[in-house]
Amino acid sequence: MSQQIQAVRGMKDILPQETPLWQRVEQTLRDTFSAYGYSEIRLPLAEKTELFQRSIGEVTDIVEKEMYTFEDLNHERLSLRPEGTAGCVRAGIEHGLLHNQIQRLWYMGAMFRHERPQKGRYRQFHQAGIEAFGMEGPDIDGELIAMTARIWKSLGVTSLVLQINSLGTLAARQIYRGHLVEYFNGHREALDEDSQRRLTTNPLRILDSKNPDMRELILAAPQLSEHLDAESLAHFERLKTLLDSAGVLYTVNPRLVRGLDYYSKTVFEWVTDQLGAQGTVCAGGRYDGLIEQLGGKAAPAIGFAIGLERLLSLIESQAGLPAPQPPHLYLLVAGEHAERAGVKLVESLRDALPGLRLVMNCGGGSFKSQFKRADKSGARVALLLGDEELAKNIVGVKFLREERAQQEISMDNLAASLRELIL
RNA sequence: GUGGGCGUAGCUCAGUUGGUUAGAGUCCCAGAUUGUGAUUCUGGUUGUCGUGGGUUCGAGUCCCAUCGUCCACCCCA
Repeated sequence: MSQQIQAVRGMKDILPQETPLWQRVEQTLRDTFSAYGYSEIRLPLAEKTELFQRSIGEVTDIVEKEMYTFEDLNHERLSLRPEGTAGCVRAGIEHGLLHNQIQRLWYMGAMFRHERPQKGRYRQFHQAGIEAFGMEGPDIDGELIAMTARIWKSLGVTSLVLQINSLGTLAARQIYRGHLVEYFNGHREALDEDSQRRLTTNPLRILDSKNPDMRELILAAPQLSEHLDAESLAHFERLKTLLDSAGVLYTVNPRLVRGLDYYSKTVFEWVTDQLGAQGTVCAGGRYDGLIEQLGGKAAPAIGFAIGLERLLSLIESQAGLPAPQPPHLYLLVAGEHAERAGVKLVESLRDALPGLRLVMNCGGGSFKSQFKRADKSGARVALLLGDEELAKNIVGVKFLREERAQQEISMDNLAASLRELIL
């Protein structure tokens, strides 16, 4: 065993038992995105490292220590994408999709972060995301949030709650950040080790500390909401009105801070208490400055990403795995003649009955062992083809899941009979 | 990067204060039933006890190291 090559730490295989749920969730997402008028964009898994440094932020953990970065053979620094927004904006600028235009895009796929794996967190994980460009009002913010709410509804997910906040414009946040640093610097001795480090990296994060010893200090700290610019305040108020109209429940969490540098104004998270420490299933926000920062013509933008492993895990804990789709039919063949006739038969059945799930026994075996495989396959009906059936030009039909007499059906109208029987 | 729990058959797990040849269930194969599954009965296959070292007459069991895994911190979807 020790000699066996194992999967890379934190990179999971998605096994046949789990893929039906993945397919269902992916289909629901595609359908919902499409219903709101969003188009799919497919992006490379790797980008130039600089793209992530310039968008996500130089001093974030993601860029500092979590990226899979390597040097290409021509000495270019590349990174596997740790999130989807940067690549999407890069592609949008590169192909002129964002120049004076409204654009509604979605993507889905694998992301990579070199973190220590734990529940709901993996080194290769999957996100489905939306990016909406060219719309500055809160109406598009509301649309995105309503769309996420609809996705939970379609999937039967009930244990998610919505938290929203406004970070204000970048300028307003810089000013607030100054006040906050000044305040915490005045109480440096009361800060724990993590928060002393955050003071220089991301002081807003201190507000979200889980350390109960710092609770009072945090409660007395300057509030972001008191330092918001008038424009952001109005934007936030209108968003709340829109959410009320759409019937989406929310709580305002003034300590909700997104980790990535590019966010401004609206931020939101859908969280659950059912997944241990990694409770954020979906998170997003507005990033009005990013396009210009990456060299495009300035344009407003907002997006979100859903962590698929977390969403799947939530659905699984609530509803379990969906039933797999077993074959309708399993064909048993005994003898060389029957094998040849069987191949001909299954191909004609596939022609006549599109959508038919039919497994033909391969690998020989006695009727007994073939029946065992038929049963294990989950098929509702076993078809028998042996020398006796060939001689009479019929196929034996045995029901594996119900009390029902075995039948003999003529080869000539087998397709028509099976259509009635099982489809 | 830091801390804690756990590594025994393909899977789920038991294994006594250290004591002979490491077990159960399940799965798989064969037979009971010469062309009939699932149920029942009988028989059979399956192991570097994660890996390396140490203590001991003797280690799955104790010690050290290491790797893997899970959970938590940090951070994030």
